[in-house]
Amino acid sequence: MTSKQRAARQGNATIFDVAEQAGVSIKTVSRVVNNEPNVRESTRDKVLEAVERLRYLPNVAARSLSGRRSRVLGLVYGSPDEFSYMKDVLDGALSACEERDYSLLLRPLTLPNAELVEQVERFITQARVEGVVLPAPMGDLPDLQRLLRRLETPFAAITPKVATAGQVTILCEEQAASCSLTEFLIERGHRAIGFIKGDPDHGATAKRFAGYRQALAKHGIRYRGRLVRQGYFNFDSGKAAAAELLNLPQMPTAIVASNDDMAAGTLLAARQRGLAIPEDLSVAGFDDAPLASRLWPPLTTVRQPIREMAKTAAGLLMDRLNGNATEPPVVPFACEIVVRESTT
Amino acid sequence: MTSKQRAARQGNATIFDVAEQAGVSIKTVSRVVNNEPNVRESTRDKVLEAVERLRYLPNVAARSLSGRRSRVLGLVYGSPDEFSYMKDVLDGALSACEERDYSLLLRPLTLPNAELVEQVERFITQARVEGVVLPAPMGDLPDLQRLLRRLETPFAAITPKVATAGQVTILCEEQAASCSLTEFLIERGHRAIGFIKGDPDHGATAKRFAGYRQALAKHGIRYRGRLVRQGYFNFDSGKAAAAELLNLPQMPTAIVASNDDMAAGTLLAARQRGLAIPEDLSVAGFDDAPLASRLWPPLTTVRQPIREMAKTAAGLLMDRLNGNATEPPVVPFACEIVVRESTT
DNA sequence: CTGAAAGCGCTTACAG
DNA sequence: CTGAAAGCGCTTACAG
Repeated sequence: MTSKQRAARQGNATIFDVAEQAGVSIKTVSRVVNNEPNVRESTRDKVLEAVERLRYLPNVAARSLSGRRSRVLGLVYGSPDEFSYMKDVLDGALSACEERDYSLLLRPLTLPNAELVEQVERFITQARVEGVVLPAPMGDLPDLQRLLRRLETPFAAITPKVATAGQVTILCEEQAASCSLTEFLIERGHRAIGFIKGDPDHGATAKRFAGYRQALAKHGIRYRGRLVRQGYFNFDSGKAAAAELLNLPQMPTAIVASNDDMAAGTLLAARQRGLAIPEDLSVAGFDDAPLASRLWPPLTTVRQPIREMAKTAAGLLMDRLNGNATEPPVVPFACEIVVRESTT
Repeated sequence: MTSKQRAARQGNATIFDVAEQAGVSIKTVSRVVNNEPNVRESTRDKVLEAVERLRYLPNVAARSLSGRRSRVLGLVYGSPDEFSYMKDVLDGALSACEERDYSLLLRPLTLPNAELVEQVERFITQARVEGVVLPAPMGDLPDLQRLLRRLETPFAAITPKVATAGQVTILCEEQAASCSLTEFLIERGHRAIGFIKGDPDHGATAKRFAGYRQALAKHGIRYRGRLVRQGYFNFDSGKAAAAELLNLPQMPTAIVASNDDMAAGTLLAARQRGLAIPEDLSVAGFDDAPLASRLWPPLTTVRQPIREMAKTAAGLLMDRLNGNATEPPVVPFACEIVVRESTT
């Protein structure tokens, strides 16, 4: 049986089959397949042709075993009900991995979690995960940081509170966007603007809040702590926080929620008090989740390029793993305000 | 250097280290680790103890290469904006894989897709995916079916139109649930009940529609085709279909949408015509997505145990791959009606 | 109930 | 620019 027949029958040719077809050694095939230098052009062509003909795909297990590296990235995340943020992270990370022939393995976690370290260690060790992508707030958990350092596993943190030296950090201009959003409301005449903060564990929380204060200061509006409430990036916390703001003797005329899910909660709280949106109250969110355009009225919000951020995070992480990058520059991504009907 | 020191330093002991510690051969260690029979109890204990002490975790690459099987399952899915259904599928599949030490690899696809076969073939071949989980409508694509048959890759289809002999099929009682939901409206006095169908490629579509008709028939209400519109399981299609229904000379007093995202579109269309929900129009959906409880008014809908269905799908698939199951029984999962404020 | 040998399909380290 | 040899860490197939 020829190698071609064998390949056709089994559905997978090996490096030996390709080498035989091309009349070279397996080492040369390996060089070509891995884009290594020092192969004569004509040799490369012969190999490529054989690869094509036999529909050769390197066996990832063999590669992983012999190369002592898995070409596997991990994505460690909390798993919120409103999953749209994570969906974008997932899409972006997957897309980057596909481009570089890496696999992406997922490790959802419930937080807080006493067994976090144990679970992640098992995850990383068993699959020989080379590096992990950490969407917020994973990039800021001290236990996790310590574990990754111990396992010598590089990571890419998406919008962490603080950048870790030597690790990939992806940021976006959240403070500027939050400032612009608040200013947008100020320019429309709002003076009493409520603000619902996000989960204190997330890096975004402080930045979005800082943008709010910055806008107030810029326009000479006195900051009032009672217009600010703590939320946790989920619907119920937004609803509860909004209810408090709407019970204030001097109700705000606008509320900025630190994400869309909390803005949805704000809409519901307003509704339960019989308020018309935006006539009685303007509401704005953050994220531009699908939810934002499905609510009534559709939400004014801030669009972050989450998918691109995640793709870049995973891409830079793989670059680093392959020695193609030193300390990568931390270029913050730009955000964009999306004006819809929930504000006036 | 002892094996223990080596393991401590590298962070991964091998089967040789465990064998040495336990004073047995690597084959015996392999037997214990894989829960194979024919190991003396005392021997098993010795091995287990060594495994524990060295924190031994089998190298998945070596296992995969030598065993000619990857312990990898694939999840092939379309990637809708409103991702909550897929989130539950993902959670369920991941959970099943974790229990059995399988990895789950994702392959999102945009549909329709001319390169579908090529992309999935590459996906399956390269990672040596043993079996794939196919959420609707993936289980019904003829090209995909043919490919999987050619690659001899078993699959588990979640709510396909038709069950494929020899493959895992997971169903839920959609027709019954749709019938109950429609009856619920009829019992409240509704007679002109609109219906928005889902994507014709999904198995759920015909069943949910059949349940609607069944309820009408049961209560002696004449079926009127003009009260039925085609949708595609997304917001915009639901909005457009609802707008048509609301433009009818004889507007329906209730609309059942075949999923929550289309019900959200229905709410928006109603709003744009100044209709009060549920006073002027009752609206119901399907899925009980997070969206359903974030809308105003919160949606009456049908909850499917999607996570459990996906977990069962992946579990039965792995059983089959490991020869632990012949033709598994097709037990349809039960659905549950969730009554909220969008209906009266 | 247990083990010695071969081999899975690659990459690494080395030689020329 | 190219290749022969060894080895990654397991499982398979076989023997006892």
